Amino acid sequence: MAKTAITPTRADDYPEWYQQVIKAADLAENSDVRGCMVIKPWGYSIWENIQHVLDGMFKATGHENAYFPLFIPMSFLQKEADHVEGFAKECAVVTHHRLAPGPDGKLVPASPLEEPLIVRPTSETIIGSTYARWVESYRDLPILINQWANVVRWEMRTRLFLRTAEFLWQEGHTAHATAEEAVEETMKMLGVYADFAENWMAMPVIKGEKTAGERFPGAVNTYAIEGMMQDRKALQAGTSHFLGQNFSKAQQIKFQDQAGQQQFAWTTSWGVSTRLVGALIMTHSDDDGLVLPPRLAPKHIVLLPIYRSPEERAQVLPYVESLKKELEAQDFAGGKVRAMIDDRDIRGGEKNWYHVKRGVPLRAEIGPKDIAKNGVFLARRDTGEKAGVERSALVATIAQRLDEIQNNLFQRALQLREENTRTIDTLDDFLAYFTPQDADKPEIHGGFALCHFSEGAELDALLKEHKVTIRCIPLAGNDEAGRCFLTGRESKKRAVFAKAY
RNA sequence: CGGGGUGUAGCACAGCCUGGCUAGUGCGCUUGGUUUGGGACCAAGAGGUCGCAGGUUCAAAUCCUGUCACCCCGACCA
Repeated sequence: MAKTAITPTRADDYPEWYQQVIKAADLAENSDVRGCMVIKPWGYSIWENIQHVLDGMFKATGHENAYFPLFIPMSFLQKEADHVEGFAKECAVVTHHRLAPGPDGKLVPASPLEEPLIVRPTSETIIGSTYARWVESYRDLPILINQWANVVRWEMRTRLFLRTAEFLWQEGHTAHATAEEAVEETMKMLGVYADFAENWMAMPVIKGEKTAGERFPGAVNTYAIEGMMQDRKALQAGTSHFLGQNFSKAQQIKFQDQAGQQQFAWTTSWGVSTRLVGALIMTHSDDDGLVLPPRLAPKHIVLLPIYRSPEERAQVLPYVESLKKELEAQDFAGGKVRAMIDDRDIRGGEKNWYHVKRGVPLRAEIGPKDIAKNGVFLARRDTGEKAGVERSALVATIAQRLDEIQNNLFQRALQLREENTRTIDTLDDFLAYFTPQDADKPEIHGGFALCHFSEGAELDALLKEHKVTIRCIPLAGNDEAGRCFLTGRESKKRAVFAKAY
């Protein structure tokens, strides 16, 4: 049996494997604050790449960045009934504005605030109230703004990247003069997310609409992209909401239209978070650790000089340094190739595994033997393939090689999803699909089930019992009517059912 | 908020039931040597108010009381 860098393997214990990959790749760790993570340089660098690319896509679709306060007056949250209900249970609340020594000398909060502030769990209310001041005429619309920020949701149970009390994200908030325009914006940004997921993260996603039960608190419609992780569970990777006039009415975003009538604006909001890093890990990584799609990898290739003596070092290092410069002059994915040299004084095997676990797409070992042949010994992270490559050929083909890895990762993920997606029309099949063989230690089972359905108490009870959720109603290829697999009631569209994160 | 568990070196743990000398083991770290193209070996070192507070005792990591923190299982969730 081949030794794997990560213990346990995915098949043995997927959740534990996930934690170990993060640890081995040095992406993040738990902090001294309950539920909050420290994102370490390698992990943050991936987030920076995500930010950079998405930011470009937002700008290209006409959006600008701005920044709104971290604190929201408690009364703001209260203005939209569903919104309050959705978020009130998980808010961090600021009630005081200074500390003072207590009777026993320990610091205690002093000077209560007149109105408590909540730390934003999302910014619809504070941004909406700002827009209300900005908008008077139809000429002030649309407002197309995005903010990169942190938000806090006091969750009961947390997991690195997937669900933390504080997380980083972007939230787009737009206001429009007509419903049609706002709906178009909602769908456009859903498209941007799907494009990013598939072409940059190499993660195939299903675009769909959320059912009423899964809708964002206060939204008219919520759309999402859903990906399948390697344990066949679903992960929501991005959401786009059509908010109708719910928030504009609550926050009084009013404008005078061309006919001189007062109208409420139509708003949208959309976001993705550091959860994408979790999605990336669970989509591609293997039992030797992280596997990164080249387009988002902090480094595309690591050069590993090999030598035994100072004399060999003097020969190898200049060779490696000049190769690094040549590689970095090559174009890839709208930028340059990102190369690094690891010349640390540690053993070759250990150093190699270090980069395997961190998911660097390509590793090149370069020693005196390679230099004699004017080449490198190249290893591919996704397939494990290794071969000698001539130096100039490597430089000439580096971008193409990275593209191949990018495509391979996407195809591999797509194949997994297709192999584990089923059309299901009967309750028996549904139960068989979602019931593990071993209830005590559930094996990886199930996947996506495409089913006709009818929302209601019966379905809710069944889903709750089996820990299955309705992920979304796919937008594409979903036009054939049928009957609910549970109740037999008529159903216009199928939904994706799956166990989920 | 219910049920269970754990706090001992940077990390993972043993020791506690049955109190006893300068509190151990592995990994990691430092130094020296032998090694080196897929996770080396030998040797010598550094590193701990045993979560915190109080109590019992000649003597507490160990027993008692209180307290805090964290983890796991549920309900909640991007």
